Amino acid sequence: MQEMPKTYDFESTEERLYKWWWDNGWFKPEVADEGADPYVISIPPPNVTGALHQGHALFVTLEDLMIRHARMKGLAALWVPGSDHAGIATQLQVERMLNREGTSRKEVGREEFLRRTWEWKETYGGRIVEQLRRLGASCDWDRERFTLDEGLSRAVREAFVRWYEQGLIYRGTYMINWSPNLQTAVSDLEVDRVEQQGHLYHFKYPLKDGDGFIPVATTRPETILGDTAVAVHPDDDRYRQYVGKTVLVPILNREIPVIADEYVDIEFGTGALKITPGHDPNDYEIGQRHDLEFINILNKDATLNENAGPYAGLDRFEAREKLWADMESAGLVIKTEPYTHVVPVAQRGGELIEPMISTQWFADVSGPAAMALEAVRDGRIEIVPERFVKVWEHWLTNIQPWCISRQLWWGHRIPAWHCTDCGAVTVEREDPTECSSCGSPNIEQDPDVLDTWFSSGLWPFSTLGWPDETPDLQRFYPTTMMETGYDILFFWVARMVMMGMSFTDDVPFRIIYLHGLVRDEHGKKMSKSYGNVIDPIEVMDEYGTDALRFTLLTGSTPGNDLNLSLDRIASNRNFANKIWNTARFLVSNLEDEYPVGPPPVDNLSLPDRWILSRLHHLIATVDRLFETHLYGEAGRQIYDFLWGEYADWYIEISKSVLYGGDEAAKSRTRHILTYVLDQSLRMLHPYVPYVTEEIWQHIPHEGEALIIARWPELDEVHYDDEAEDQIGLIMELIRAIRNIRGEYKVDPGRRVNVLINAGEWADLLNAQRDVFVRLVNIEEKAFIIQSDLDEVPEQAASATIGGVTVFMPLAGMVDLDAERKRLEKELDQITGQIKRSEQLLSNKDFTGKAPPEIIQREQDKLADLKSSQAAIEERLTTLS
RNA sequence: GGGCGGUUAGCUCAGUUGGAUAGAGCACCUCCCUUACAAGGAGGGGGUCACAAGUUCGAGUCUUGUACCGCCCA
Repeated sequence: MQEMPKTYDFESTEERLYKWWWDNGWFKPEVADEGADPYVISIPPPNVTGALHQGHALFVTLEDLMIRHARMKGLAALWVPGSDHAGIATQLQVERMLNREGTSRKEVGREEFLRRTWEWKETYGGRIVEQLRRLGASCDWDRERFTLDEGLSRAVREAFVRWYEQGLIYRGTYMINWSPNLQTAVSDLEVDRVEQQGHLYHFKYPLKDGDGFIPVATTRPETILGDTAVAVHPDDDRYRQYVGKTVLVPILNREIPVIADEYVDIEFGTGALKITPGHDPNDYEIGQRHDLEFINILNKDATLNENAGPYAGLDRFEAREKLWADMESAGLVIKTEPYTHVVPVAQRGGELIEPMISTQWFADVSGPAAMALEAVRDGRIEIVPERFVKVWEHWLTNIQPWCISRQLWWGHRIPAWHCTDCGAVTVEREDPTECSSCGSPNIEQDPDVLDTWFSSGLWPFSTLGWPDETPDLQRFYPTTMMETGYDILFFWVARMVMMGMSFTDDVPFRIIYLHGLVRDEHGKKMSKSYGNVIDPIEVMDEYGTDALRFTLLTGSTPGNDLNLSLDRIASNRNFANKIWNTARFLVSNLEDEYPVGPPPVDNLSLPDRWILSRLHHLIATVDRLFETHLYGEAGRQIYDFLWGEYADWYIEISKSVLYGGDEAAKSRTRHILTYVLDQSLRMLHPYVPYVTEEIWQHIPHEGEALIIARWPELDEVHYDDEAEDQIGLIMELIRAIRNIRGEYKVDPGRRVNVLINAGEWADLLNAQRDVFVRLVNIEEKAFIIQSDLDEVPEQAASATIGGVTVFMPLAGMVDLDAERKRLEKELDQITGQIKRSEQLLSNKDFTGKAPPEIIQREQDKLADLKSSQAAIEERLTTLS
């Protein structure tokens, strides 16, 4: 056996093991038996421009856990990796680079820009993928994909053409969200609503005839220039007389009608509403209802256009001020008041979004949405945790057309060609050379690209080869598990289901597992400006990958946010070291033996039976928790078992055997020590792959590597309630003795005399004398265990556990008064418990309705308490 | 306005189908460098499970309501 260093050194381990695993092909589904059922995850593709953050770390770790578990279960585990071209994010990065070079996107032109972007992607795109590897991600890198690679681009083209042919994709002029800075449309989902301090501007809408006016309030005065009506509530007596009259747009003096619409809130502002159908979604609808004129007053960069008359060319905010000043001069201003209102901002960058009417490509996804709803309703797709089903239902039943075109260059170009002669649109799978309508060769491809989510919506099947019926698609589709954050349930998950149902006639995955957000230790969102970011790379440098992984995996429950703290990571690093040292202990005590295979069954000692029973209960628990996706709880259970039972008790107990002279017992103990550690490492491997594999290679094992070892199998033959009860008693007695030693400040090195009045347990305890001697440092010669002690020492401290009384003679150290008080206090407590227990058991409702095992348990407990009571009373008598 | 989540020890969080005296890590107190591990060991203190009512033999767990915090949707 190779010597193991005193401390686990993750730095010299992680990279070496990762390479070894990959070089041996163990990340590939082909390591499973040929007929094995597949277990497939497609990775949520990180932005190719991205750098690893805790959100990535969390999903990678969770998915790796699932994949490693499936692999050890013998399934054909496939984890398809890849990255996303991230249209806006990437384009912005490259534009910034060009700006630094003193040029710009527009200056270099589309072709050169794309060349530079690809170049940029080749240089920096590998970074995030490298960082995923560092986390231990056991992806099949031979199957890695990129949303803009050739195959996936073909999938996008196919999907677009199919939906176009089905009439689901169309081009139209509607109100959309415009990002003036990016100069592109964005979808509803990419817009957030935030509260902003602003003003409510009250002003006069002058009537065309006479010198009357209607008072109106607005938060965006510049939009006055695009007003095409003033609306009042039909029941509003103040304004009813004006309905049908004409008013004049301030400064422009354009004539517009006064209309009545129930949308108007009588209570709000002045009760009269200016209507700007070109720049407000609500007004847009009113405009449609009343057949109003739609005036666009904005250019693409959010300066005002020629429709704004004298304000043309001004930025919207400058225009706001200038117009208001002009209106003031014209006597049209009533007042302004501070006002908090909600404004639309870009999710990316936070700039103000302008609602605008624009010609864009849309997808009518109401049909696919219905299919997605049905798939969850009928159980073909399960959502974990279940509560997100409600969110799913709500969003999909209120689905809006999806604006899929973006005025960007980096992305999948829309496969539509416009005919400059007849104006018809040609959409085909192969690039056309002529108009499909009039045959003219004068066609130009649409300049727009598709929303990045359009391509990621195809991800689970496009990565497997779709639209071709590849062997991978046949074998691995539908995939098994879609694990991702709840924050992209609509953006991504819903779209994958809609597109999957639509294009593959099947669900893209069986289970949707949603995790929460990673926050700092006090629940604050991590942000650079706040300075509370915990960089996963730095954490891995300092504490090791396993420490980070275990913290992320055990730190939360499905769908809930996770507060990450360095303290926790440090303590999990300690856990890795702890297991390492249990293995060191084992290895250093093996001598020349190399015990492998199933545990011995004959001549097992009580501690052997106990640890085997505990182990198999653990296996059952972990299996149950995995089935219900409670991975964190399963990890905590394994942790508790390894540290709290195997290390703290079984190893300590085993020392009295290993350091003794019974060769058969030593051999048997070595085997059990090895077996239990081996089985535990298997269960722990998906959580902390590096340290477990490294340890496994040091301890006796069968098979080449832990990563491909089989998951433990439950064998209930090892269940042993008797052993668990008896060891439980012994543990309590040992704790009690340690407690006394501590309270009386007995020097830890001093061997104490102990007498035990053991009642029916005398034989049991006598058989475990060595355990007591070792664990509480007892003077062997003066260690007396009898069913009924001949002589009870007076100058002694005592403790009672379930009728067994331990005496520790401490001549000159025991304060008998204090000892009496201690015992009386304990007696009080026990008497109270007895009373409660007796009450419960005399309750006919309880005995009549509670399940028998619960009643039995209560009876046992009462019997225990009563014998304790008797023992303490007896002791008190001797003391008085 | 609608929906969802949270409220358990000083801090951060677990707690399965309702069932024994509600657990962990960190922090705190006492002791110990004992030949696996001081990144450790032993012992200890600390909780009215937000509040109220209900269901039940039995509620941290189920139901209803209230309060506060957070998120999503409109």
